[in-house]
Amino acid sequence: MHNSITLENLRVLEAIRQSGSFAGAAQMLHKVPSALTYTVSKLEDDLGLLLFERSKKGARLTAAGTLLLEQGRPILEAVARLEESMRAFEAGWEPCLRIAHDVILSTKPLLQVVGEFLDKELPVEVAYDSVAVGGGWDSLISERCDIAIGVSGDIPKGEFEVQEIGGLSFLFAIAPTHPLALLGRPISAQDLREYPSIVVSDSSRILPKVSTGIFESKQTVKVPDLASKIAAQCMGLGVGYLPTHLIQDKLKDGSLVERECEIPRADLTLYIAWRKTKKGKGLRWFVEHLGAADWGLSRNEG
Amino acid sequence: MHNSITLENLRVLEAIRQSGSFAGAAQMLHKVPSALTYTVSKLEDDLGLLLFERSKKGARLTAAGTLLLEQGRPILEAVARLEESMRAFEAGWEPCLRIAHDVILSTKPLLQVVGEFLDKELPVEVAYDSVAVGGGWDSLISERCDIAIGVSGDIPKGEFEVQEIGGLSFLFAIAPTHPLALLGRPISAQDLREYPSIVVSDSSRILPKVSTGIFESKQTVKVPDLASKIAAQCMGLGVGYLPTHLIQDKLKDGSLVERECEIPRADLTLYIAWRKTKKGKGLRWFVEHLGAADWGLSRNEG
DNA sequence: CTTTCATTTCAAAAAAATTGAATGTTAAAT
DNA sequence: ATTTAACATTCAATTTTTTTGAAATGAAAG
Repeated sequence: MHNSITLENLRVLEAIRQSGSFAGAAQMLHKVPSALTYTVSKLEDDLGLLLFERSKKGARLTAAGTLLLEQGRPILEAVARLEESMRAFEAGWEPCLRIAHDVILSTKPLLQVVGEFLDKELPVEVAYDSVAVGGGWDSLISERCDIAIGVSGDIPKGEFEVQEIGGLSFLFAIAPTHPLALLGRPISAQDLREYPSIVVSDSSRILPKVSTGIFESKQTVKVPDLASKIAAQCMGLGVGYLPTHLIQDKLKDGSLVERECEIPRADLTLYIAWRKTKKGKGLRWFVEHLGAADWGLSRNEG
Repeated sequence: MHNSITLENLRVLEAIRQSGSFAGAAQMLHKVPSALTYTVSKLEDDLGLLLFERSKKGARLTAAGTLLLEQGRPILEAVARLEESMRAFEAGWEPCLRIAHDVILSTKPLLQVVGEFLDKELPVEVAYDSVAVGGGWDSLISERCDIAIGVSGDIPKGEFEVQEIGGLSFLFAIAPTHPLALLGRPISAQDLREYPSIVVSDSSRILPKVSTGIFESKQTVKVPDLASKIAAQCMGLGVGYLPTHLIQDKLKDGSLVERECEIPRADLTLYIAWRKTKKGKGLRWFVEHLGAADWGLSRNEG
């Protein structure tokens, strides 16, 4: 009475329904008709219900059989998916891949690559999350992601591998109405201290705080992300360096102007990073394709 | 390699995970440890994956085992539900019960009864739908429902059973500002023809149209349901008979006033109706409880 | 009336699952 | 250091379940 329903049972029922007869189903399943008679009768006995209306011209599901199969079909499908998952896992495809994306980079290339991956219809779940500037390492170290895109600086001690995706240069760009824009000479450290600067807060929780773009100015305005920083500088709220590739349009339409600044901002090389221990095919695939994507950065051919 | 995953396999995995050891799981399942070794090894061979990390102090799921069980657990649960469905079906509970509810009746008693039924936690899906006045028979005949509440009139030829739930009386009620309200004498057929009347459209598609409340007036306004008709008559848009039990509050607060009318409106006896062929326990239960519910109608004790 | 498909029954055979005893290993307890 | 208790595994024997093939049967079609 208990546990009488098995997957094989459901497959047999489905085959009989599809072919319309025990004989046809037997052929489908490479079995002999009497085997199906046995299987079905046993199940019918166990359930105490007639599952098929047998005639000499075939067999049709009864209401009970329909009920059973209607609910059973999705179960069979789930099992089939599960089997595919296991096969994929066995072949080296991890069940889930989490990508952390630094907001300093555009999401477009990432989405494009993710889209390409989804087209392969693998049973690999892809999750991605944006992290604040510099948050990639943190996300990787605390195992909140498997791949971090757009990390920079020193590689934290531990088992990580990286691949360069390009260089990031900065321009000192400010609103044309800002007093420092009208100075007529290179901006000095002294000048800077006279005005507020805009700082992107770092969400990093494990790594020590990295001060990105702080020049010890009189006041600082903390904003949650780079887009806010750009917006704030366009409004003349403050000044600071901004990534060249993100402000091309602002420079073109005059919302921002470039100025020379005595305090230099070093170019940054950005990487994709992941744990050496992770060897899934999905990770490999993503590293390869994300590395080849056009992130709009300066690249040294090599 | 194919179809290596069975429900029994999943149950074994789950038992081992729960108890933390093959030995414990064997006890849970009333088997001998070597049986589980056999089962698990076979599955591991088939999948080509190690499912458990065996130590001398027990067994822990590997990543592959976790993946398998994580996806397998919901499958086991679905199968358990399916088995319960079949048991309930075998015991006479139909898998789905559709109730048509005539808008002339309040939904409150119905919802109360449905709530009571749901408390029993049976694997019976309950669907209910409101139908226009007189639409119950139609819904029943065309098999869009199993039980119709609030049908009236002749029982259509065919295999139906009914149970009375009470009588419905009508009052000729109109807005106090309506000219007919100021007449000072019983309203005649002639009077009626001078003013628009409000008619609820009948959604019935199979039965011949029953004109409910049409007095051949100059104009008629068709509204989709009784609530609209009451609202329309409160606004003085038209006149007509309304079910006594639905306008008690309107009469009390003066939105409507009762007037005598020469054209009488016969009381209606309302029934619950269902097909004789349907013998499910759910139907029986609902007929019994819906029949005993208080629909706010007049009842002749018997 | 015969042929053709069907399903079922039944006994035999094959396959799969289960058992129990033996083996070996480890961690905790003495 | 030795013993004890828990545990997983292996293997051959056993039991259970599934599958088979042949024969029986019935109904519709030619």
